[in-house]
Amino acid sequence: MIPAYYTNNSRFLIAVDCIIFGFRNKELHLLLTRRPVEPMKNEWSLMGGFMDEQESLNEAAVKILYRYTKQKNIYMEQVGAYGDLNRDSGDRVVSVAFFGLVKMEQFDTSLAKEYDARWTNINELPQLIFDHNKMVQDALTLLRYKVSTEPVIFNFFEERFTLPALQDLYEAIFQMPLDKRNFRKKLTTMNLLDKLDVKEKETSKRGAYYYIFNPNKYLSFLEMGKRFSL
Amino acid sequence: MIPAYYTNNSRFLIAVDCIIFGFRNKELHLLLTRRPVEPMKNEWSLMGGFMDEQESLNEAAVKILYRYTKQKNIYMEQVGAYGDLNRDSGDRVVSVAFFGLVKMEQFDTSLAKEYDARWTNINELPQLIFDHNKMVQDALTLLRYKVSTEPVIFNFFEERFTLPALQDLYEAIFQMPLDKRNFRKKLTTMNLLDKLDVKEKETSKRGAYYYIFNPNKYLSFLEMGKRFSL
DNA sequence: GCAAAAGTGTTGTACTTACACCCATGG
DNA sequence: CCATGGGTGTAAGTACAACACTTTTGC
Repeated sequence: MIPAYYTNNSRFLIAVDCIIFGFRNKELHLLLTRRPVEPMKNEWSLMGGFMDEQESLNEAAVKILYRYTKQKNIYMEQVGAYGDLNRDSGDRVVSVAFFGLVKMEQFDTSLAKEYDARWTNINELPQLIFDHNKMVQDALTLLRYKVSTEPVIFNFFEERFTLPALQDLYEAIFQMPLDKRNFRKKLTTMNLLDKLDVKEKETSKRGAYYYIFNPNKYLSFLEMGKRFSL
Repeated sequence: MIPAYYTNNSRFLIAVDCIIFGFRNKELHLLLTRRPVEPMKNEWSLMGGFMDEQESLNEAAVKILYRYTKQKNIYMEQVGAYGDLNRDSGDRVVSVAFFGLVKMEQFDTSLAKEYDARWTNINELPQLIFDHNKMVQDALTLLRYKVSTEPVIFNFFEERFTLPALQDLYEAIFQMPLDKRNFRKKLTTMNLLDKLDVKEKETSKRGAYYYIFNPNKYLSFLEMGKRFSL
């Protein structure tokens, strides 16, 4: 029995659109698709879908992320709600954007065919449908804030990573070169990583040591009243 | 003619809830009301309302802000969308929270009666309905970020303000004491304010000079590649 | 042996923090 | 004349930015 207060009001379609970031080949990438339906059929679009009655907003985002990446436990953040009147030319739809950071190394390429999903270099973004370019811009702004204040960058990697790769990733996110020694100094000063005695040997002859993020070190780091900063 | 793609999906009530900040008497305040309807009737609540079909999300927020403050051109920012399944015990409602900064000096007290609206000291917040306390927390986090990176703090004042009042406001927002000389040094270094030769004489015998924010100075400040920081 | 990427410290500069006294005025 | 809040500068410490050479190894 729903109170009358509620029943007199309009109801809306709610969509979730996901800005799916991945890192490969020293470049930041975005998972895009060709829109399968009218209007704007075959135009470039973010990965999205409608929210269902029996799921929360976050669950809807998890659903979309899983559908198009087949990855679970994807790190995600809400970017915001987009509610202009004619933002979707098909019908009135309010969309909530989320970004997700996926491990591109383990990306299932069969998805590319099933959903026409393609990784696009962030520097070569095409025009997207509706207000999706704005969503990407806002997501990027939020991502920059997040990776510089919290240790979320490591979600781009399956488990281990090299310092040159990490620096390349920061440079790709901020679109600016960083000083190698200063970058490494910050990392070693915070003391959040464990160095493995294994090297990655694909990208260089000498090879770069692998590191992993140590959550316990981060906890004691926080308990000392410090805060992450890169 | 709406494509079938859209018509097969669920539709939802969308609410807008506003965290309305004001500053008075060296303390940050929030405009709250007693909920006029069931469920949770008479419990403390943010100012909110439903979005209508013919308005955008932002327009709905402007509407709510105007309804409860009778102020136009209120500075506002979207805090985020809240979509847990049972967040509203009356019906499934997705709510989008906005914060607004209002000029408490010119607040129309007749509104207090019409809507049972009351200013509450942020340090004496009662328990609010649903997830409104979480919204307030998120709004405060965003407000702190905004006032330290953009010159939005001035929206708390009608036009002019004194430096002691500005410092009190920062201290209220961040809940920490600031050094007077360092605070003023930062402000004078950025050179964004014009000093009036009028003093505010209510709070002290000597009186404190009024200042106003100069948008033109801010523009050239930005053009020099600098960015606001407090 | 050489090209290509990995790894490593120091120094100057700019920013941040800490701190104490005089001033103006209303009562 | 005194209590109250307004206004001002300097010095030490810390964080940030700039910078160049050696190491490893596959080819």
